[in-house]
This record gives sequence, C-alpha cells and structure tokens, in this order.
Amino acid sequence: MDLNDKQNEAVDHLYNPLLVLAGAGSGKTRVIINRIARLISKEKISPSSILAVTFTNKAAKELKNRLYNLIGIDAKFVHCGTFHSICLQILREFKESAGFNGNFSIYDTDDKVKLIKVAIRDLGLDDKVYKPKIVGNIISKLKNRLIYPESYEPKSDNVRDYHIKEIYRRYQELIEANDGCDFDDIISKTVLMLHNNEDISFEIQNRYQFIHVDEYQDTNFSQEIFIETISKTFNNLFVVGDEDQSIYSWRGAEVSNILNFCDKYRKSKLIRLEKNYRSTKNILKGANDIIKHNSKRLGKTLFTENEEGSPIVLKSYDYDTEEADDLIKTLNNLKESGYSFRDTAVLYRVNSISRTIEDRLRKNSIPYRIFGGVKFYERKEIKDITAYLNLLLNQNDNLSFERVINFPPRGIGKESIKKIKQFSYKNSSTYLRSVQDNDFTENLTPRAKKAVLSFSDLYNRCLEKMKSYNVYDLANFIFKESGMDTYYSKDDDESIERRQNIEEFLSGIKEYMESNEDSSLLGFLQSVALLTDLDKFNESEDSITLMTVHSSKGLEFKNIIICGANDGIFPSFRSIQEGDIEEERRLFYVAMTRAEENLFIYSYKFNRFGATYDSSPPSRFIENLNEDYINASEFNRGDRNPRVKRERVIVKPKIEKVKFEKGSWVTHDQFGDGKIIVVEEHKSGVAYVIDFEDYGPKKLLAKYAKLRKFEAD
DNA sequence: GCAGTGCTCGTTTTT
DNA sequence: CGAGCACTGC
Repeated sequence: MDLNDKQNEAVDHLYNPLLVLAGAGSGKTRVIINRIARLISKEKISPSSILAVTFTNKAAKELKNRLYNLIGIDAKFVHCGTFHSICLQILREFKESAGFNGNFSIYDTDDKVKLIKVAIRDLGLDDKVYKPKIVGNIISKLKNRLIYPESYEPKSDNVRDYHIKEIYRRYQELIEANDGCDFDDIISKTVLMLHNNEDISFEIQNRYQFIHVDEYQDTNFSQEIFIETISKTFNNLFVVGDEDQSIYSWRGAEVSNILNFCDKYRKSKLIRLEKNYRSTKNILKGANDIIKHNSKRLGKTLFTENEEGSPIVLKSYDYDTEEADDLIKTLNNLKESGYSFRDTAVLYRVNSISRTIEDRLRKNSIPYRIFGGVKFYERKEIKDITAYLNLLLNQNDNLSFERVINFPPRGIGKESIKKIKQFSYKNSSTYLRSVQDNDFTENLTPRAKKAVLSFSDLYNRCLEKMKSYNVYDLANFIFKESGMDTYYSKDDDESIERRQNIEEFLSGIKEYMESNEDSSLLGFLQSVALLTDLDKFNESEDSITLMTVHSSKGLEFKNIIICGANDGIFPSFRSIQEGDIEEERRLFYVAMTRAEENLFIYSYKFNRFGATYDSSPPSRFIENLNEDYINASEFNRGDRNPRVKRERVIVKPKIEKVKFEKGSWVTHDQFGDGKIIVVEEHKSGVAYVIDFEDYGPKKLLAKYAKLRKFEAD
C-alpha cells in the first residue's frame, strides 16, 4: 500500500524535529518505519545511529519486524526498544558512573513494596497509616520528576509529608545498599547520570543521532528529559503521538509534552494524520462524537474511506452475570457469521470485571487468553528462581537473599534470619557474606549451622556452575539442587500448577537464548525484569482476547466488545468524584477505536461493591453517541441520579511531647535496647535517634515507636 | 516452622 | 464477597 500525501510529507521530513499527530488507525507505525528506511536509503545514514523508542516490548518488536520486512538486514542494526530497555542498556554500560557497585538487580513493584515496608518499620511508623503501596506511588511520581530524597522538599509542612520524606530517604538507602534499582530508577538514574557526566552524555548523543519516539503523548517528565538530553546535539527528533490517546497521566505522563513540543524544539514542524485505515465509518463517527467533548486537545477529526459498516450495538443488563451470559451468545453468533475467535477482544476498565466473564467462557468451553491480573513473571515460583539468579550476580542483593535463604524450607527460621541481620549490621556486611563467615556460623546452634552451611554450599556450587553453564542449564540446576523440584513434586493442584509455570519459564529461557544475541545471565535477568504478559501474545492462537483498555493500546481487532460500560466503572468512581473525566473519555475513545468492523458496548445496572450492590446508569459517554449509527434495541438508558459521596477518613497522628532525655536508655519491641543519642523536635513531633545495641542507630518517631524505659533486670 | 484460622479491607489503570 | 495477611497454637 502506498503512503498518502500527509504520510509522505512526514516520511520526507529528514532533518530537524517533527511532531506527527497521528490519529487512531492512521498508520503511524508505517510512517516511522518508512522514515527510517528513507534515512538509510536516501541519506545513507548508518542504521546503528538510528534509535526508535516505544512504550511496550510488543510495540518495539513489531516495529523491528516490520522494518525488517521493508529494508532487510539493515534493520538489525537499528536500535529499537522501550524507554526502559534502552535506559537499562545505558545504565549497564556505565553502571559505576550511575552509582552502582557492580551488577545491579531490578526490583519490580512487589519488591519495592516489600522494601518500603521495611523502611516504614525501620522508622517505627505504622504501615496501616502509611500504606506501602500508596507511599510507593508517591515515590514513583517523585522519581518520575527526577526528585530524589535529598532534593525533595514537601510542599506543606504537615506530619504526613514529613514522614513520607523520611520513608523515601530510608527506602532509597536500602535499595542502594542492595545495588537494586526499581522501574523508575531505570529512567531517572540514567537521566541524572547523563547530566552528571558530560562525556558519557556526549557519547550517547553521538550514538543516537536520529531519534524516533512512538506514543509520545504518554511520556512523563523524566522520559521527556531523557529524550531532550540525548537529542541535544543533533536536534533530530521524530515523535509520533495522539493527545486523544493519552491514558497514562496517573503514571506521570504529561500531555503537555506533546502540546508544547513545537514551542520547545527549535525548527520544529507539525503534521497531522487524520485519515483512518482501520475502522468503519460508523465506528469512527461514534468515536469522534465522544472525543470532541474533551477540551485539552490540539484538535483533529478522523475520516475514513472504509465502508459504512454495522451500527454500534448498545446493550444493557441488570447484572454482570447476565451480561456475561449474553456475551457468550454474541461470541457464538460472531463465530457463526464466519469470524474466528482470535478476531474478537473483550475490553474492560478494571481487571476485576474479568472474573464473571472468564467463568462463563470456561463453562461454555470458549478458548480465551487473558492479560493482566496475576502476572506470570510476578508469580512466586518464577521470582524464587530469578532471586537465586540475581543473587549469583549481585551479592549485595539482600532482598533476593531473604527470598531464597529458606526457600524451599531448609531449617533457617526467623531466629536465624534475625541473627544474620544483626551480624551483617555489626560487621557492615551483606547477608550473603555473613552466612559465609566462620565467625558467624561458629556461634549458631548445631542444627542451624548445618542448615546455613548447606545453603552456602548450594550457593558455591551454583557459582561454580555459572562459569560453564548457560542460563537454561543454570536455572535447571537451581531448580533441582535447591530442592524446589522435590518441594513441588506433590500431587495437589497448587504444586502441579507451580511446576508447570516453572517448566514454562524454563522453556522461555531456551527461547530467549535462541532469539537474543546477548544470552548472558545478566542480559537475561534484565530483559526478563521488563517482560509483561502482553509479551506472550501469540497471534496465531485461535482464542478470544480479554484485557483492560489500557493494555489494548496500539492493538486492533475486527470485533471489540466493551464490558461494564457503566458510570462508576467507566468512567471510574474516582474520576467522577474528582470531577475530571477527560482521561476516562480518552480511554473510552481508545477502546472504541480498537475496532475494525463491529463494536459492542455493554453495561449493567447493579454493580457489586464488596458485599453490597450499587445501582448505576450506563456510562455517560454513551449519551454522546448519535442515533444514526447505533442499534439500541436492547438498551435501557436508566436513571441518572447523583450518587452518594463516600467519605474518606485520613488518620492524623497526634503530636507528642519529649518523653525521654538524650542519653537515656530505652527498649523497643523490635529492635531491643538502645541509647538515645539525638532528640529532635519537629513541627510534626518528636523524633529520636537511638543507637540500638543490635541494630545500630535508627531514627524513630516518638508517636509511633512504642518505646519503654529501659530497666536492667 | 508450619498450617489453620480469623480478620480486614478493598476497586483503577502498568513499564 | 473473597483475597491476602497477621496471628496463634501445635
């Protein structure tokens, strides 16, 4: 297929920055690959000086494949990757400059939450008041804005913000001591490293002279600064995006990046792609009628030369179970009219919706695959194996150590682990080095000593094998030798499932080694850390696809069924309360524009919330659809009453007076005895720095730390 | 050290 | 309502 005029204009723009505002289904990927092809063929640009950045691995892979089909072998040398994978490569190459002691481990959201919990407890705070997950989100947002603890000044001086700052500080201390790196660090540490090292920055700028960014509307502050930094010298930036599809502001994405692009980059130009190749006229009309109600837009109206198509089908039900039953009928009808199962995707706003649907699909033996929910790579058994692998490369990784020291159980219980921590603290050593230290093992009970020695022995044997084994053999060795093999050899459902997952993981490693040039352990661990379920998407499998609207971004299906399109779900409760539903509307728009031929929008009246049912009208977005192109014969508008607001209770800690003097001895439930070395009075309350005998100095806040006066017995 | 029990609390969305 | 978590009792 040839390019249209606008697409050609974009592709021919070879120097200076360009923003391509590409509507849904307007062929943006095609524009990117053709532009890259033209740079190579016409301008004789070396493929290896070209960079293309995407948000998902899937998009990167697709870009690379299509480029390969267009230009052949040269495609191999073009750098294609996600923000995270590109930055990770840079971090790995310049790890010392980025502040790591050596190899570093990547911590996922789970690990992060765990570590934040430790930080909260170290400070003597209550993790019910400071929920680790919420604090994690706050820290995420700060890192996305390149704010690390030392430069963080909370806007207000309330207690909560002060505590959060302390938790952040402690968390960062812990993660850095482990040579760990969370998802946000991958970007932010790269950017800061480039800013602090001009020579490296210059090297990177030279490496990537022609830069392409896909889904530019979803870049956050740190990502934008990354792009700005590496494009500084050559000022050759080609970004593609659609402000109407910006759906990640909750993750820090800033639409302003795309809105202000032309003001920011000198000599830049803007081109709009408004011709849609994907959807029928009816679907596009519906999508346009919805998105036009948004105010934050650069504005564009999509058109298509495709057929009129079938009307958009609206249906409403009383309960989600009825919706699911009818969904089965629809799926069977589609099948009968000649569609394969793989042509249809069911989309929803929140993962929890999938339960009922999955249940019905299973009962009716309709093949489906689901994305999201419990993620494969976050499963316990998978993470246990990667923790062993991580620990082999990064001996400072105490978090991985804690995961595997007693798994499978080998008789190293709470008490022994406590001793390991104490010993490590006293000798400022890592957990791993402690258990390998004779001075430590000598003082254990015979039983514990034996267990610890057997772990050390296991570790050393793995280390030895690492020299000659490839990743697959090494992982297999760990699976067998650690005892996981026998541990999961039982016949119950759980063991069987976990075993299967491990086998799938192992065969995944094989596949990885065959398809990647860098088949080192480090390379594997770093790429596996960035994998998501979506990366297992297999197009040839004939099954229905279930996923959230967020994960459907960039995909297209002949038939789309949107389930749970009610007020309170889509748009979400939160967005209605906060009075900002523009992003929800964009999300709805994304959902609709995934469809090529048939679009169904379902809603139900009674929504289960915990043990109770709430009634809610169909999504307000549906009201913007015009009768000309909808089929609403089975649709009931319902009533649109204002909803009752839920009150949120914020726990405010009380401020306490100084109870203990400097120099006095106190006892803490967790840390034992210690001497107060500093007393601080903040606006937010009293903090003590206590030098614990077994744990060293910790800063605790008086109102949370249950401190007792030390009494010699 | 582990299994079993009772309790709490939740609902966005993800690299 | 049900998952996940902390606590308790062997």
